[in-house]
Amino acid sequence: MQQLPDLLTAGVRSGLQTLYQLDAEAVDVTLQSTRKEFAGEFTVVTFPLTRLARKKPEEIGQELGEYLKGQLDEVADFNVIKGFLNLVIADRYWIDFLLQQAQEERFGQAPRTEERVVVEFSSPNTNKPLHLGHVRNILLGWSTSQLLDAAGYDVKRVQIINDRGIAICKSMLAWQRFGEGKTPTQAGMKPDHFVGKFYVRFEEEFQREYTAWQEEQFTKSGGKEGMGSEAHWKEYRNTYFNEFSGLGRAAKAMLRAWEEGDPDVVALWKKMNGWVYEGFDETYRRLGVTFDKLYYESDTYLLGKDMAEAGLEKGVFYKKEDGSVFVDLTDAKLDQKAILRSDGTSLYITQDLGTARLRYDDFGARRMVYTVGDEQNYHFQVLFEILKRLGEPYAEGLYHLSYGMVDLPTGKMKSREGTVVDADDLMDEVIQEAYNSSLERDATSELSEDERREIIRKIGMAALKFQIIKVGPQKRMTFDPKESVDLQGQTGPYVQNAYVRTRAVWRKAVSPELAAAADYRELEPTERELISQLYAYPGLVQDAAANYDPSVVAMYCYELAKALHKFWHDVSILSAETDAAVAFRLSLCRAVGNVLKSGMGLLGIEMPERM
RNA sequence: GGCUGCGUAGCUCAACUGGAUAGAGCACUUGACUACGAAUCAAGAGGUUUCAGGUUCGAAUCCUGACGCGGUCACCA
Repeated sequence: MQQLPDLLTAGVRSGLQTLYQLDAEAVDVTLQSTRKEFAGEFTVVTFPLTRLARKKPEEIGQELGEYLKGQLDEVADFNVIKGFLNLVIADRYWIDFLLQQAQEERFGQAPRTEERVVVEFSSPNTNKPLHLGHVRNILLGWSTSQLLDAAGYDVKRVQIINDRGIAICKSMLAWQRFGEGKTPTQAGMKPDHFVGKFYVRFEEEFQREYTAWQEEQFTKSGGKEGMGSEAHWKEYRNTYFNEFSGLGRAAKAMLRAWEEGDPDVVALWKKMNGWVYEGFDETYRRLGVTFDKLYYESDTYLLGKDMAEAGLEKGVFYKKEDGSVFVDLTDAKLDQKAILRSDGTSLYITQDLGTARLRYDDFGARRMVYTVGDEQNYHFQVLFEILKRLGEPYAEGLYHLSYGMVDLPTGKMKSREGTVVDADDLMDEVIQEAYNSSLERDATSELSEDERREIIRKIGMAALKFQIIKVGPQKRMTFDPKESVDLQGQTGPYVQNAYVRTRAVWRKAVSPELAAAADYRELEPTERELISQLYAYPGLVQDAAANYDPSVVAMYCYELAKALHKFWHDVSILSAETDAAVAFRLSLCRAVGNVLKSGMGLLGIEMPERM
C-alpha cells in the first residue's frame, strides 16, 4: 500500500497541474503533520505556491482541498486557515490501517539488508570505574546501534579499551605501595571500584607531595611573594609531575617498564586490569548492553604505521627533514597534523587510522559510528579527512556520534574534587527510589518478592535511561540526580505505565470477539490521535536511525503514552457501547502496547507487564 | 587570540530542519478515584526565544555584528 505522504504529495502535484497547469515535478510540495489545535492529520503549506499559481494562499487551499477530497478516498475532509490546507484522513483508512499493518509483529522495522555497520561506544580507561559520562555514552551508543538494527543493518558493537598509559600506572603504583597485597574480594569491594580507590589514592599522595614542594620553594626564596598565583600553580602541576615529582618519576618508570615487557609489571597490569574488567562486566550487565568484539589499546597502539607508509607513497603525507611524517589539511580548513614522530613512533591519530582499517578487515563494514564526546570533534574531522584522502573504502561511511558533556546542577564533574557520579551508585539509587515509591502502591502486592524486585529494577532503570536519552545527543546536558529518580511526568515510568495499562485491559478481557472490530465506523478524537501517531512510527524510526538520534524515539514514546493515557481517561474500553467498539479498542491497545514496547526496546528500556 | 559549538518559562528539555497563537515535564495554584490501574487525567499561572541589525509572504531556526558560556588549538591520549 502506498504511504499517505507520498499519496498526498502526488495528489497535490496532479491538482496543481489540473487546476493551474503547473509543471508538477518542478514544484516543491511542503507537507507536514497538522498541529494539534486544528482538525486534520496532514497539512499542505500553500504560501510557496502563490507566485506560481498567481492566487491567494486561501484560494489555492480551498481549490486544492476540493480537488483532493474529490480525487482521493483517503481524504475525507479539509479546512483552510491562511496558507495552510489541513487534510482530514478518512476513518475507514485509519481503521483498516490499525487492524492490518499496525498489528504486524515487525511493525516499524525495515527489512534486513546485508549491509554492515560497526558502532563503537563506551571505550573506558581501566584505572577507575564507569561514571555518569560513560553512562550517557553507553546509552547513546547502544540505542543508536539498536536503531540501526531496526533500520535493517547488520550491526556490530565494539569498544576499544584504553588499557595502557600513565593512568593505569598510577593505580598500579598506588596499589603496590599502599595496597598491602589485598585483593578486591579481601577488601569486600566491587573490583573496579577497588582499583579506582588506588587511583584516587595516587592523586592524593601526589597532591600532598606537590604542596610540600611548593612550600619548600617558598622557603628557599624567602616567602610566597612573587612566586605566582594559585592559577599558576594549578597550571604548573603537569610540569611538576613530569619534571620534579618522585611519584611522577615512579609512574613513568612503570610505564617504560611495561612497554619493555618487564614481566613483573606486566603481571601486575594483567591482574589489576582483570579486576577492572570484572567490575565493568557487572556494570554493562546491569545496563543491559553487550559487545560483539573488544579491542584493546595494548594490542592496537602500534597500528597504523603501514598506513603512514602508504600515505607517503600516495603523496597524501609528507616527511619532514627530521624524519617526522605530517599531513597538510589546510586546504580543508584544518591544520597540519603529525602522523609519526621523528623517531618513527606512532601517535593517537596513527593508532586510530590503523584501528579503522583493522575493523574494516574484521567486519567488512562500510559504515562505522564512533560514540565519543564532543571535545574530540576536531580529532575526528581530521581522522575522517585523512581516511578519505587515503581512499579507504569505508571513508564515506564514517560518523562521529558526538555528544555533549554531562554537568551536574553544581557544575562540571571533577574527579579531582570527588564530584563524579558513579554509574553503579546511580543505578542503586534510582532502583531504591523506585522501591520506596512502589511501597506506596499495592498494584503488585500479590506478586512474589522476586517478581516485585524485578519490576522495580525495570522501573528504576527506565527512569534513569529515559532521563538521559530524551536529550538530543549534541546538547550538553545538566543531570540532576534528584530528577532522575522522578517517576512522574515526562519519564520512563510514565511510558511504562501506559504500556502496563494496555496489558491490564487485555488481562481483564475474557474471550474477546476481535472480528467485530472491522465493523467499527466512527473514530473518537483520542482514537484518531493514537492511530495517526502509530502511523508515524516506522518513518520516525528510520529518520532517527539516519540521523543517529535516539532522543526523537524517546520523545515519540512519551507522546504516544500521553495519548494512550488520555484515551484511557476519555473512553470506556471493556464496557464500550458496542461489541465493535470493544474489539476495536482492544486492538488499538494491543497495537499501542506493541509500539511502546518496541520503541522503548530500541532505547534499551524494558517494559514490565504490571507495576 | 584563531577555529568551533551553544544561548528558548524559575529549573530540565521540545519545536517535524524556514511555517500557524514558540510546546512538554518539574516546581507552584485548583479540580477529578465506589470506574478497564490516580506512577493518571483536567484546568490555571509562567516568554520581547541573550541583544542589535539584515534576508522574505513568514525567522528560535539563515546572514552580519555585539555580549555571555563551553570545547579545541602537542612529535599527549
